[in-house]
Amino acid sequence: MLYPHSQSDADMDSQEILSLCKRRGFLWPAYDIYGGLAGMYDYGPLGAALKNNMENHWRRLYVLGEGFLEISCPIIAPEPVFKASGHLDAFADMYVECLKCHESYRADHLAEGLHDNPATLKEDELGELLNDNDVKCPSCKGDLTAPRKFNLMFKTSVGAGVSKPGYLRPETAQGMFVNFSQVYRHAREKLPVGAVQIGKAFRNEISPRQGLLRLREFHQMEAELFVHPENKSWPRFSAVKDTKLPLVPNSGPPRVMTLAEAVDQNVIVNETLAYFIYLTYKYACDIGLDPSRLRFRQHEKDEMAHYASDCWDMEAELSFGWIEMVGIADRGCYDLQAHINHSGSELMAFELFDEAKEVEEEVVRARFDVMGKLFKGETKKIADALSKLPAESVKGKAEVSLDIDGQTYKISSDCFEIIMRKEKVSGRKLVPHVIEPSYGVDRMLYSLLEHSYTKKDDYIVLRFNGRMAPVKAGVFPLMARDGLDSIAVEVQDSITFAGMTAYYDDSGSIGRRYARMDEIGAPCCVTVDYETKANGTVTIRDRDSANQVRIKKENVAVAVARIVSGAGLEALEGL
RNA sequence: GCGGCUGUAGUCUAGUGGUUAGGACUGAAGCUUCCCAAGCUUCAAGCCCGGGUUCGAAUCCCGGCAGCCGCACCA
Repeated sequence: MLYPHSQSDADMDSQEILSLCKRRGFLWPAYDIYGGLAGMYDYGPLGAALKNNMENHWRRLYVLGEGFLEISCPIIAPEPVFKASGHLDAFADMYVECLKCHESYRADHLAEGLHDNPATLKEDELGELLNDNDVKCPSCKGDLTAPRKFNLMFKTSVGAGVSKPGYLRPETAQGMFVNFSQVYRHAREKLPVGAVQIGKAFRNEISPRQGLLRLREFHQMEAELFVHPENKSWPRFSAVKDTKLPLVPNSGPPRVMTLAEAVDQNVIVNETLAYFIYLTYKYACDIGLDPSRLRFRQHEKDEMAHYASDCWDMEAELSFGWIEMVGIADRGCYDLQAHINHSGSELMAFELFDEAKEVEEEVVRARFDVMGKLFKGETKKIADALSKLPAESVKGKAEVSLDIDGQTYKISSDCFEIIMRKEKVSGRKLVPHVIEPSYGVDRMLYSLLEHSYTKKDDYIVLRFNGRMAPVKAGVFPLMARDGLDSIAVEVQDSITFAGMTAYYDDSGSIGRRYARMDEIGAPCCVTVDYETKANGTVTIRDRDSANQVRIKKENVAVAVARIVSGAGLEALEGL
């Protein structure tokens, strides 16, 4: 057990957590004074700090640990990007709804057989088509609404006057795909190379629900690992291969198995994917999610995008059920190839062969000296076309005819020759495959709140681990007088100067102050009392046990640092 | 987007047409040498928004917004 948690109360209510979040400054409904806006939340001071801690730990694993390159791309992208990625078409589905039974249908599906390609029609054309053919609700024969377009991307326009259509990105991934060549070059042209991006993404959800679980504006941490298509091994895999994970494969029963078994038995398609499933599990445990409430579920065959060869979701068990936190997919070459096709840029890696190969090839070579006189200004274009012909197709012919731009040219054999060309081929270009771990920050943050939430007799404690806790220590003078307060301020400074957040509180009773810190998950509290004046020691209290030990006030920052890194009070002995 | 339920201080809640919307917790100031939401005093803070009905609306009606649940959607 990496991080033991007390089991959540059966009656735990997500409402209660959201209420705590609002009270204590983790989350606020956005634009509340104007009536709010569905699918949007503000992070308050503690929520923002918690989110930073989560993101920074992710950086630690991906950027420091695995050497991924962090980049930061614009949120707005021009239309061609999403034309290429497929989002524009995938998001432009049209729906009709039955006025009687309220069932809704893809309008183009209902129009199948009535038109060659209904997906290409506009709303009104499709509406007319359905109307003219008297199409009714397939389940109850009721009348249908006019087709509606559901575009889950937020559209905007870039520039004044003749503006270009732009969209708010529905994922951070595209920025990394379109920058493949820069990233690859930065990594000095070696595979594998990974890019990461942490930032906002936007989806105009039809009906956002369940607090942070379906937002219209949300945060992602995405990694795109570009790998050799034929080599999806991962050097560090051997170090983690015996890790056991709870897997729910798309065939066969759910089971706990080691990564090595999963790869050997082809449950997980390759080592690299398996490694990032491991890394995701490690991340989740590190930040303090309850391992007994995590699982990896493989996408069903029909759930997976057609180009993906394997895809696993990490799901966390919440009061809402099992909810997707992270998707880890082998996306093949789909994304890069799509951008190659649409942009014309070669988003490719170059693989150097072990030995350069000599390739001999018969090619057609134009004789400019002869052709120039005959074709004058058109020589270049005819010669280009000629040299593209396979040598076999012109061999032994007295005359070749070429169609260029709708014009036919007769070219006699003295205009060209067939030569043997020797070429040294030192490698080949290839389109890398992409392994994509994609994390939903807001969802994980909410899960962390639920998994950290404990309540006993209406006393709430958020059991954040030290690394995630937005406030690391409370600092209290037992009484706000007799000089205890100024000593406490010094103690607070010693903690904050060491780079950790400390919250000073001298109001009300000491118990209330402990309770306040427990409720925001501060791992420890330091109290300055009358004994401090006598012998220079303070008490330090552990949140989860409420036990305390005395340490010298000079050692408080060291003690807090140890507790933040996961140590218990026993580790403070001698301080 | 559809249907059902709901909306009173930061939180939880009382208030079914009639004085100044009541309470608890939280919060702030203070008292009490006070180590686990103790006690006491004082203070601050609210009817989601708009329209209608009515002499009078937190309360009834309509619309919007927001939340919950179900359906649909979630590349």
